Amino acid sequence: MKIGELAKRGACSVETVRFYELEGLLEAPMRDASGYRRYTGSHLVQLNFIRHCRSLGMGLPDVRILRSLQAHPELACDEINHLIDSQIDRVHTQIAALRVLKQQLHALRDTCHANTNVGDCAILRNLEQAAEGESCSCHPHGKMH
Amino acid sequence: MKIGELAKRGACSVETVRFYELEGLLEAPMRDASGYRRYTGSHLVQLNFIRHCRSLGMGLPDVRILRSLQAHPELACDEINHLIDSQIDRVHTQIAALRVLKQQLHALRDTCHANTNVGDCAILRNLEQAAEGESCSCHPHGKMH
DNA sequence: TAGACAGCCTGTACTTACTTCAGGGTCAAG
DNA sequence: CTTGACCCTGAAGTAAGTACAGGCTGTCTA
Repeated sequence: MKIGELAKRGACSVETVRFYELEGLLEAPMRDASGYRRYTGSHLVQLNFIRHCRSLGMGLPDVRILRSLQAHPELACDEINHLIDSQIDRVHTQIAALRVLKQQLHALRDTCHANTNVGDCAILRNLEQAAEGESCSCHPHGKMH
Repeated sequence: MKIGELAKRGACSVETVRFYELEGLLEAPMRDASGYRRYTGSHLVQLNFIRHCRSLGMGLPDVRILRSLQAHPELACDEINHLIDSQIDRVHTQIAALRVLKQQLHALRDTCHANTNVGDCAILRNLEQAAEGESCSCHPHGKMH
């Protein structure tokens, strides 16, 4: 198949496929007489593997590691477990940070309901107050992170 | 004050301060005889405002908008409310996506507890199966996003 | 007075994971 | 024979900074 079909079947863009090839993540395919890339089923499996890992939030370096581990089935799988564990950690941390952020935004939003003008907007005043070192409703205990 | 002190008081790096100036977010300060930037209290307030908005997850374009609204207190504050609302929406969506992701990672992680070798690792087998179009424990209903 | 070291300057390149663009070739249908 | 869809390469852009490289300036100590 040509690159357009592979991309469609792998649910990504043509450019992404070429990018993975450039990065050495996807095996470079044969070319036909006019220089077009010609892919096989194996390439689709490789692409799906990459996209699946990406859909789990892994970065390309991690995908690269997994791909190279695939080639060495005799090694211990500690590294795989560790990789997934640290991915879980990252996601966990991100969720916690975003929850705090959401709370802060709500506190800020709740200061202004009426449609007045910018000069009276409590949101903007809040942000300005914080900038001058006073307290704000979004970071009530003075901690910004 | 010089850039080092401003950066410390604004809790960011010297490079970040110069970057904000380059981006037109922070007013360019006077220079002393040797070309060093000399900041005033007003610059610190500006920097704090930017950092505060950033700590609420806003992007620099949004900060730019708020900064320009500050200069026009007679305008309606609809735009400010809308800006905060869409920020809340973004955060909400991100949290939801990360929660799903975490679930998927746990499901995947739970398939392998023993320290065997890569060839037997259920995690890797799961990822490979998914790549071949079969079902996997992380995306049990066939939907990847 | 000389040297060391912290701090400042500009300008450029690097980061992630792609996306977009410019400029051009190939192929099938009408 | 031309139109349109698809393909090619290579370069540049994205967000929000970070990290040099190479060189000045200011102050402290010996």
